[in-house]
Amino acid sequence: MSGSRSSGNGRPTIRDVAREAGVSIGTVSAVINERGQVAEETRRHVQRFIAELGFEPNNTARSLKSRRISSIGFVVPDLDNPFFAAVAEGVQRGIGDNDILLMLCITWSQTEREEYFARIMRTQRLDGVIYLTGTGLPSSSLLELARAGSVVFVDEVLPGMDVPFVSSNNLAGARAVARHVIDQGHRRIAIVGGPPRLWTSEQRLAGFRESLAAAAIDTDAAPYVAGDYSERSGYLAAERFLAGSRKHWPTAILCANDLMAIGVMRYCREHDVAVPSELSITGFDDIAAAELLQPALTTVAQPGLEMGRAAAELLLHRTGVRPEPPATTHFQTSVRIRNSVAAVVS
Amino acid sequence: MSGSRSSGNGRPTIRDVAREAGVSIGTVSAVINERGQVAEETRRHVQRFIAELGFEPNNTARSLKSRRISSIGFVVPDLDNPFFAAVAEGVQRGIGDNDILLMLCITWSQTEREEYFARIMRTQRLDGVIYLTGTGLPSSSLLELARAGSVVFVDEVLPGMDVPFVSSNNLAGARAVARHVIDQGHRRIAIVGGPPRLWTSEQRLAGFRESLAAAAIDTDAAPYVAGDYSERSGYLAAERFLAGSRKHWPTAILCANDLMAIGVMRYCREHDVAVPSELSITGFDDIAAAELLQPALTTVAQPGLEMGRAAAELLLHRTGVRPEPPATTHFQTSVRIRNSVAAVVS
DNA sequence: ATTTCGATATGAACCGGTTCAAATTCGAAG
DNA sequence: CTTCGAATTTGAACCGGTTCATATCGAAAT
Repeated sequence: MSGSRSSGNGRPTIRDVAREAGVSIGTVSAVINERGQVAEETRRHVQRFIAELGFEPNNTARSLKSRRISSIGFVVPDLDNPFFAAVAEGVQRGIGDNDILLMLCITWSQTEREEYFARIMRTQRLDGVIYLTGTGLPSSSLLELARAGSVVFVDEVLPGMDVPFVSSNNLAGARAVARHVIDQGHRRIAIVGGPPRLWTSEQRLAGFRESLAAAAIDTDAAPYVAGDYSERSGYLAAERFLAGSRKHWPTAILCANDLMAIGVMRYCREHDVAVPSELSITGFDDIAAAELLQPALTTVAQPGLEMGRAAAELLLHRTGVRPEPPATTHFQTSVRIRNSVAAVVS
Repeated sequence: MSGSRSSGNGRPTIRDVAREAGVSIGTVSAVINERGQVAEETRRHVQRFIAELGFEPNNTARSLKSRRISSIGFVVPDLDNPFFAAVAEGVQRGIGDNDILLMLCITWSQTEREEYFARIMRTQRLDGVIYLTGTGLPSSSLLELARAGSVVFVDEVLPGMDVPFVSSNNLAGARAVARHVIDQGHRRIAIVGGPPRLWTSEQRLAGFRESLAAAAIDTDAAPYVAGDYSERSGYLAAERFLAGSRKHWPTAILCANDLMAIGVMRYCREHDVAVPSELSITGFDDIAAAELLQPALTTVAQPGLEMGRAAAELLLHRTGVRPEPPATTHFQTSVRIRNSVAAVVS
């Protein structure tokens, strides 16, 4: 019928529409972008042919000339950690319906994968990146990207670098949960920290120690092991703390995240250490499983979904897509008191 | 110095490299693609200038002309469900280092979001899609996409459509876990199914009922509620089953996934129903939390990571990137017997 | 009747690669 | 000293949009 297009093979192009409608390609372009001065009558006429031919603009061609924002990368260590998954969902929410693609980059905390993605992002001309700290510091390529353009960090602030970031109050949260444990009468308190040199690790560790110091507990004497935020590293830490004579054991272990706390609990279950009567445990993140555990884990909640959303909004703001910056980029944390901490009977 | 490029603004293009190196753009193109006949000496010469200028090909321009595969979509209801997160990780693994970006499409089980992504995928000319069944059937736009090209379904087979898919043996798994419950002496068994009309829901339900029928239990009399795979819907189902006189309660509830089983367990905890002594519960998926629960959840394991990987490999095979198809696309399930099912004392 | 001007419409040039027919180079054979 | 063919190299055309300087047109103003 009338809909026969010249290029017999592919989908119709803007030129096909122009020819069929008897107008110029410039006019068609103006119509599909709702820009420029197009007479109402012409617009309708062109739109009819767009619909008739089933024309849909090719975004690849489109973004070649006009560097409009169209996709952003989301770099994350893994999705097993429910907190990370929550941030991912938040980012997707924050993007909203801005026609922006979210590229998932799982690094498994390997530097070479981070470098790999950094390269891809450069060649694919992604318009921005949201970076979620893993167990190591961002790779040099990524930092270079950050310096050059639009990278928003979640839960990581780089010293001396003016890079936008979203975070929660790790320090206050850690301080509060440690105080809660101390208030229950604990004095021999061990700490399972996150990977060294990470901002979150340091903040949480500092928070724990501040409260310990405030209670006149010798922080240097407090047993400390650095984990890597994995369940397994929590298990290993427990193995270290709960060796030797029972009377020297800590009565409480503060963990820098929930996964490690779960690892500690698993060790206790396997070795008949009663939680919380013999050993109190706390976590950080408040993942869904924390509430499900027996005993339910006392932990610090941080709003992963909101943080992800804020990160996306911040990035969109900085790339000019969004007029206003997000209302908040620094979120409060709150202690969730459950049953994994018991009072010390002395 | 020698590295001054004409276009003062952006990054160097293939033409800049050609000019600086004193060769034609065709030669540069051949060098960066390691294709065609290029003399070894020329290659090295050009490569030196590529490095010197810091040239990196623009993939947008590249994919405009040569429709090479460069990104695939991953459509998933959400990432809160750890099974979905595992599949996502598997997909990323399966892609390997093929320079393919994974575009994340979280639909929150909303049809309009699925339609939205289908449109984006068409305009972005994605090279393929991996579709993870949510709580509803795939939208018409997506089916259209599937018919047209490269969509691989995970855990969903469409009746009458020749669409590639990856799945696990839901039927056998459901049958086996139901048999286990029956073997423990249960006769009054309730079922919390998944969303109706979904392949996984139907398979699991069929498996449960087959075992019930084999034990001469009237399947029609067995209480049944259709959930939507969410924790909340499990809770609601429990509310239904555990109303009325205690003596008519079921002694076991088979759930079509772990999240719903967790919902049932939460109801029990809140209403002082002892699990498993008063009520036995089973799930499906074997998410990490299943093992952590108290009592640990008896469930059916399916290899999410492997399934995701196979889906990616299947897609890559079908789009010609990968010479061989994956070894397996139909995975075995296995029952994980833990503590949430007790023997009936009669 | 001529000029002026805002509203529209036009289409060549460009974005940065890939392709491939045609030109060039070079060594061996005649 | 040609001739011939394989190996290289070249560069115009193209992919499908966006841009914007320029052309067109009708009505109002002079």
